[in-house]
Amino acid sequence: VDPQIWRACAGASVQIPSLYSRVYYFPQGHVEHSCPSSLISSFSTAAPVPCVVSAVELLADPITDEVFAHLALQPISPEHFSPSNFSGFGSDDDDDNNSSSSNKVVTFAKILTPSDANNGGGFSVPRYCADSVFPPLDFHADPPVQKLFITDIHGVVWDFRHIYRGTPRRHLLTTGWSKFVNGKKLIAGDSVVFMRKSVDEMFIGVRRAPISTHGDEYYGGGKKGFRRI
Amino acid sequence: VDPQIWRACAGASVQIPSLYSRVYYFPQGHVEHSCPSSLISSFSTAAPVPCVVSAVELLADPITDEVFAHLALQPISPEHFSPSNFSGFGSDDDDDNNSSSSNKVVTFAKILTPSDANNGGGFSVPRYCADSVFPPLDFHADPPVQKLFITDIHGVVWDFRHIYRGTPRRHLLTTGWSKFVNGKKLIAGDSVVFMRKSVDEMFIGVRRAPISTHGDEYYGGGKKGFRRI
DNA sequence: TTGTCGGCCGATCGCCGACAA
DNA sequence: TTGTCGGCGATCGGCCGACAA
Repeated sequence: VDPQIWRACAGASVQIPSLYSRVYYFPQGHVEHSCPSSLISSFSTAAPVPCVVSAVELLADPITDEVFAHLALQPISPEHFSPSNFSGFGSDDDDDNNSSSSNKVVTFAKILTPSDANNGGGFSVPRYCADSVFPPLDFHADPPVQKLFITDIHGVVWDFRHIYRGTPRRHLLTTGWSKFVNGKKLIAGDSVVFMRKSVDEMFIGVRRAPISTHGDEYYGGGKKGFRRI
Repeated sequence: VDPQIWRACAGASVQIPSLYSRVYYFPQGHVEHSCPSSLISSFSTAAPVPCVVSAVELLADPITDEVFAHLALQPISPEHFSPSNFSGFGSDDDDDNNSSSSNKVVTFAKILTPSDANNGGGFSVPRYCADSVFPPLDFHADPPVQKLFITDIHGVVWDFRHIYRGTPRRHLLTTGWSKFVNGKKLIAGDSVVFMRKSVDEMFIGVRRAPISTHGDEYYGGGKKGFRRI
């Protein structure tokens, strides 16, 4: 998986230690994962183990498209564990709603409304997304319309009809959108991430909504485009 | 799973050793399963181990509905291994196209034609199946029609509309059939098994076609109702 | 007896502008 | 600017008898 695409799908809040950086391994974390009831075991008081990151794999679940990372850790002796090189994270200077700068992945994320996910198969494209990450339309045409071929994290290409119509005018994805929603099993509250890596390379990713209380409030009363954690 | 239903789904050619019968365990079989390349290892010449069947579980795959059995084997010393009780199989005196006898499961299996699996959502019910396993229709009605509620191996109930119509007359399953085909992901060449256990208890099972060379010939040039192996 | 086909009717899908938040 | 709604036209699913193997 392309590291730039992986990071854009994961979002700015996800930080992965860089290769050969030094980290602490907490056995307690593993124990919690495998058996929540063993929290009060002898392991929970075990000391953290100094390690060096010996391998980093950026991966994506083949079913859900959710991104995750495999980290291999090599224990090292504490005396070599200087804080100087402690936990160096990869470059984290990108943002979800990022304006374009040279040679960077332009990204836009939107939380799906019920209309995006349920209704007649369309997607309301926020103006900023259409302007900054979609290729420009020919506004002399009536209506302005184009086909978008967008690659997901597995390399599968999805095609969408992008049209600018209605009164007042707005950007929409029509044909192809509902196939994507069904294929990825998206529901209101999930997010979709559009990325443009170069002038003719577009990518699309998904983020599942946290704690899925399907049927309850979908995406909170906060400001538009920002997910409540 | 009801043993009678399990056996009807598996078919007459499947034989399961009965509980506490004596069998030989061939380690070679396990090795082939886990690693085909190790056929020429020291295990392949290991002697078969005399065992007694200490547990039998008749199960069905929750996804594919395919039936399978779990057998627990207890090794025993060879001197106790008399051939008198060797490999006693369960009663195997039923057949797919069985005529009714008292207190038995009446069974009928049919290989799906392309029309059954692909076309307008209908299923051609062979005359013998309608007569012997389906409840009788009221032939005074025009057309004769009834609802069938049939249970699959997981206990899920499917309902079908059974109608006798057309010129010449024939038995058909219409409403409900395509939902079943899609739900079980059946294709032409797969089989469906209808069973009647008592006057108001019907069951339905599926058998997947062997080696799935989808798109090639579906169910061979043999006589109708017999699958080529 | 039963597998396949074309017809046809109704349900659903999905594109559309109107409106309002 | 954009989320939701009702409309409506096109597509598809699925029930039907005709016909032939």
